[in-house]
Amino acid sequence: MKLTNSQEEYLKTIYLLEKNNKKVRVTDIAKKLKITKPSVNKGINILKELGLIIYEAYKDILLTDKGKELAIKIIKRQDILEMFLVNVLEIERKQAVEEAKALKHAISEKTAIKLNKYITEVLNLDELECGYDINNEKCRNCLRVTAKNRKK
Amino acid sequence: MKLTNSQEEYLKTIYLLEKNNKKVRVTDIAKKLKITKPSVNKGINILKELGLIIYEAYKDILLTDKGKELAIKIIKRQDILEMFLVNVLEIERKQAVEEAKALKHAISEKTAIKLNKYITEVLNLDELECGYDINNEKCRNCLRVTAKNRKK
DNA sequence: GTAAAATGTTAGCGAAGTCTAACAAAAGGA
DNA sequence: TCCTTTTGTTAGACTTCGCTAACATTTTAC
Repeated sequence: MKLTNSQEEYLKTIYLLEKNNKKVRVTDIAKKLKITKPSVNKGINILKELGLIIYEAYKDILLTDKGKELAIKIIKRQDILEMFLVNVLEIERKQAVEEAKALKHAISEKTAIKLNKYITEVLNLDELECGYDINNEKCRNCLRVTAKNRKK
Repeated sequence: MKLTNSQEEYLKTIYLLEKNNKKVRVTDIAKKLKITKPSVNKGINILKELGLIIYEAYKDILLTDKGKELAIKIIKRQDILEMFLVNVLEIERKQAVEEAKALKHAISEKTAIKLNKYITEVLNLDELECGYDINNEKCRNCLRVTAKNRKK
């Protein structure tokens, strides 16, 4: 399933909000993505049609299993890119986050996996030898490891 | 000046066609990009408004200096990405070309330069020590250097 | 319990970028 | 030349994704 960049942003945002707040509402997404509520309304209705969320007017937004699975893949792709930009190219974090966000939609799943493998090798990070896993807190912490802290 | 992905594709295509054929026509672009002539017509009229090309109805398409300069930057970004995907991540060329095409619009000029520097170092390519230059045939040839041929 | 505030939806606009159908202009061949 | 083919343009449709304005619903606070 190939989403647009905008749809990926919605899905990603819903997943991340769900992880913190439990309840995800139109306004939460709008604030996070800095767009208007009507735009979000339109966006989530498309996600609903695609079977990625469960949504009834005026109710909370919930990810389906399919939606959650996709959201994780999207976030993973972005995280890998961010890790590469920060720890390999040594780009300032804030800039890296912005670029990773844009790049994530253009990179394929396969390439993201290869990039992850490459980073792990080149940075010699034991913590990532398990294979990056979004649900593994240890792995998520790896993203915060800077180039300076890597094992030599 | 920030172009859309589509506009970048048009500009890139015009530059590459101009380099070979001299005369660039709507049909040439349409064939290259595999889209219809009316779409190209619309697209180039936007480029014209942006001052990137000179175009009179039914006449040939010519890049302005500004257009040429931008086209070179776009192609350079894509080439660097392609080089990285092929020679560092060892992704099959055809796939790499496609992904580089998509990624080029998301990567910043600054990051592309850092990536270029990184590739040069990691692959230990003397040929690129001059700094990548689209107009330098030697540099363009570097793109064809496979990981296997690199100096160790 | 009701009024105000917060939240959500609908309608309609505009830009970009694709398309098809129809028409216009230019180029080439006999 | 003039007729056909190639090339280019115009008009209009559709999609995505933003927006504003207006309206509807829900929640909160008193």
